[in-house]
Amino acid sequence: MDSQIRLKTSTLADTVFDQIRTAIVKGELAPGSKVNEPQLSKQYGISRGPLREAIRRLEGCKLVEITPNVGAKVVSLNLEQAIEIYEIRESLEGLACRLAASRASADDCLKLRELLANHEKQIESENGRLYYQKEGDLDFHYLIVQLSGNTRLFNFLCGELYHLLRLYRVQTSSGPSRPEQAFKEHHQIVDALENQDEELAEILMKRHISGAKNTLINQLNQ
Amino acid sequence: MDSQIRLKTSTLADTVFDQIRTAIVKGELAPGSKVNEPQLSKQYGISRGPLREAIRRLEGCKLVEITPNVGAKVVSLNLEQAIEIYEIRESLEGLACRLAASRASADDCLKLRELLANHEKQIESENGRLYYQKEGDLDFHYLIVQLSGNTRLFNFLCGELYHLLRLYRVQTSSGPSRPEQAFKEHHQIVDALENQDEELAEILMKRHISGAKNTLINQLNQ
DNA sequence: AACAATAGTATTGTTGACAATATGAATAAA
DNA sequence: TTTATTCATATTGTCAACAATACTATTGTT
Repeated sequence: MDSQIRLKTSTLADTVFDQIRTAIVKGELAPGSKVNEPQLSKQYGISRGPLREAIRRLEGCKLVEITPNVGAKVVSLNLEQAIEIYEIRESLEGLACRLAASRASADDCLKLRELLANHEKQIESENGRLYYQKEGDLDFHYLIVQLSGNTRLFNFLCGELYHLLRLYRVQTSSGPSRPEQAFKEHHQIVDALENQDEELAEILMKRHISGAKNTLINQLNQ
Repeated sequence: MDSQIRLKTSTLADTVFDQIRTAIVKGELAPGSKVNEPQLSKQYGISRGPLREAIRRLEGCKLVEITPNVGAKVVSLNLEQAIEIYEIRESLEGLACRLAASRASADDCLKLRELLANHEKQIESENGRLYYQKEGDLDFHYLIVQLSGNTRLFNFLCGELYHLLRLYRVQTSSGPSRPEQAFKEHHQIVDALENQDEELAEILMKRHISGAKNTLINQLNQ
């Protein structure tokens, strides 16, 4: 009866954690900038106690770095670090895609197709190109990781790594590469999922992400 | 000049975080048990402020789960969750081993051989069998992940996942499987590293970890 | 002018007190 | 006996004040 009331119960530290996290990944809190406790506590209308707990959670997500007696600053990713993240992502999403191939139902695959169709429409529309790069691409990957059935994998990828990637994209204001190519690859991946071809699904996904990684590496070599 | 003094500077929250973490992975704080703030703050002689920050860091490591207005409890892993972790570990250590194969120097490989030789001696000694299983095995993997050169990968595996595995082993008091087999596989892996054979190194490492994973899966099917 | 020392300010670290919520026991009703 | 209800207690959430440290600007010296 009061379950609905219980649901909206949440602590100040948690809500302000969400707020600051979105502020960071949106770039409203600039990468490398200092996290000023008195200022933020005023801004969000809370005391420093719960704010510091929120900052510690952000530290756990690797979104801020804390130096004792100095404070926290918003993390700033350089190219090498971004490549490191892509290496991890390639490996883990390959795993996720393999697991998804063994577990996804026909209905799940249909949902993926619908998702891609929606994105196609968005692309055809005016500023769709931007939309697709910013959010749509992640939606696809998000859903596949969910289909893997590995909850911990989902939490790590969707609760931590993706936020870091969004941060990097905002930081470098990179909305790049190869939307039509990526699109084709997405469909190939769903094909493999439909056929329950685990090996192929993993290979295609790894190759898909490796493409984005190589774009970064080329940037590194100028 | 005062750099040595600076080194010992650390916050209460950080030191007590270390203490509680080791208490958890050693099993001194039982899995599933409640984390009582007044009790712990008394036990460690600090106030609840920094203690709560430490708990939030533990939440970030997935070692405790926090429910608003109820509190934190030490995480308790069931078999399914342990398998999820092993799936992730297999994927990531495969990656680490591949990277290590491309980067490890001859000197690095020598260090690995020495490590294995030391473990052999330990095994031959009385209670060595136990030692090897508990720490020695992780040392080997630890070093390879370090050789991968991917700092983020290192932090995730060695700063989070390994602690969870130790927790599970303590929880199920499992000091199991196939030390002599594992030993042989370790040497094969170093062979591949010496030959800079990235593919083989990755495959061997994944197979090595998959063995432990399958042991768990068999437990699941009884 | 450049560098070192120092004083003042701002920020972080820590604490104890208070408010809000949950837990558990005792009582009352079915 | 079992189920609700109420009350007392314990624990968590939040706050504001104090202590300790780091940062900044000024001064003084070479």
